[in-house]
Amino acid sequence: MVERIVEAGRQVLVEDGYDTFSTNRVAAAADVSPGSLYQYFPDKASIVAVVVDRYVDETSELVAAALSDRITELGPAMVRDTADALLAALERDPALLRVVYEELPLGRTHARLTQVERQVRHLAAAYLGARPEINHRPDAAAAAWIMVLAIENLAVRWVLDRPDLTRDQLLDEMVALIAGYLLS
Amino acid sequence: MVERIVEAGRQVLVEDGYDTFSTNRVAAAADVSPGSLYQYFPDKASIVAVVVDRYVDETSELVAAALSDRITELGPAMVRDTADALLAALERDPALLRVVYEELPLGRTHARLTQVERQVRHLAAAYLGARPEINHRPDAAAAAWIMVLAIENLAVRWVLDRPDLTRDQLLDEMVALIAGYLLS
DNA sequence: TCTTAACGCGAGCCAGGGCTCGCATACCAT
DNA sequence: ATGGTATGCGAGCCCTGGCTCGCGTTAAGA
Repeated sequence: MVERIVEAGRQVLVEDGYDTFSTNRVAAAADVSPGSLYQYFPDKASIVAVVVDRYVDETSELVAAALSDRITELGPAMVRDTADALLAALERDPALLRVVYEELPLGRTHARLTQVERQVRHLAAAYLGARPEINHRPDAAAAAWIMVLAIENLAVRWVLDRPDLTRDQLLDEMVALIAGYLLS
Repeated sequence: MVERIVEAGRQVLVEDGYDTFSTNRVAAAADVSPGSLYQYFPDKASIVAVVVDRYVDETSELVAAALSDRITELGPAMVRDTADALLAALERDPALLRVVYEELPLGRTHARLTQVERQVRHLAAAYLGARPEINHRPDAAAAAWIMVLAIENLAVRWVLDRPDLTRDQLLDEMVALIAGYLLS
């Protein structure tokens, strides 16, 4: 039941955006009565929260898995593989990505995203700090901040805006960006 | 009168965010009756639109002015000065920046931003195309896309998230990022 | 001073939508 | 079979908020 509601929530979000996301619509999409929603969720916001949390968890787990597989690789290969995994994770559901990234009211959502970003940043900083041969930047924490933010944003924008760039081209540019930066 | 309403709109947006932005609140803040709003604006959305358009225009004009002053400079100095101008423009009103960037419903707003971004990208592509000595990337359009998006996002995130980085450090990192990228 | 029209006012209309509450139904234990 | 409980239902309550409409007021022109 919870399952049906969450899935319906995701569907309404994806198909019509957040501005038309109403409890009645979710109930209808789940083929459930409005009253039943409130047996499992305290309010509308918490339905959205569960949808978003699931999405963020799935996505970050995919990337984390790829990253821990490639953690021994060096520099360019590692950047490329990680970026590739990130792109793949984002490409799973571009419509939901758009809603999460561009339409949702902040509050919990933003906090959740920020938290994931911080974890990734710490990982990256540790990685950079341990490998002076590929990282010539003086401040590993700062470099990690720059790197993670740049890659994340480029990946998201590429998926959402579909600019005139092939996937491989994008990965090449990302690798060049990071490699050039770390060595300068 | 229009002036008072727009200013009140900006104020409500900045002080309480978009979720509590109601026509009644705007009217109260402008010390004006709700009815009077509709003598000058067709609906609520158009009030927001004017506030946003003004902000985007002001900001992009500041950056454009700085850019046209420095257009003869090469590589690092140019990146640094432009990024500096962008930061200064964004720092004028961080609260409004947050609302525009994170809370507003899409539609017109996003279209307006995308349009400005495209212009900047074309400028940057022309600049890069004309200067092969500082740009070793094969595809100038792609390089411009990467560059503009990365710098813009880093600047916005720095202003909004106030990470543990001084302003000068940020500028140094940005210059290193772009210079390293273009030469690799 | 008188007329007129634009300007502004604000109580209130009305639609939309979050949420509730009393009832029905299905399932289980006795 | 029968009583009891948990699960789901859905009409509708009610509040919020965008927007309107008819009235007062003010100021310009005759």
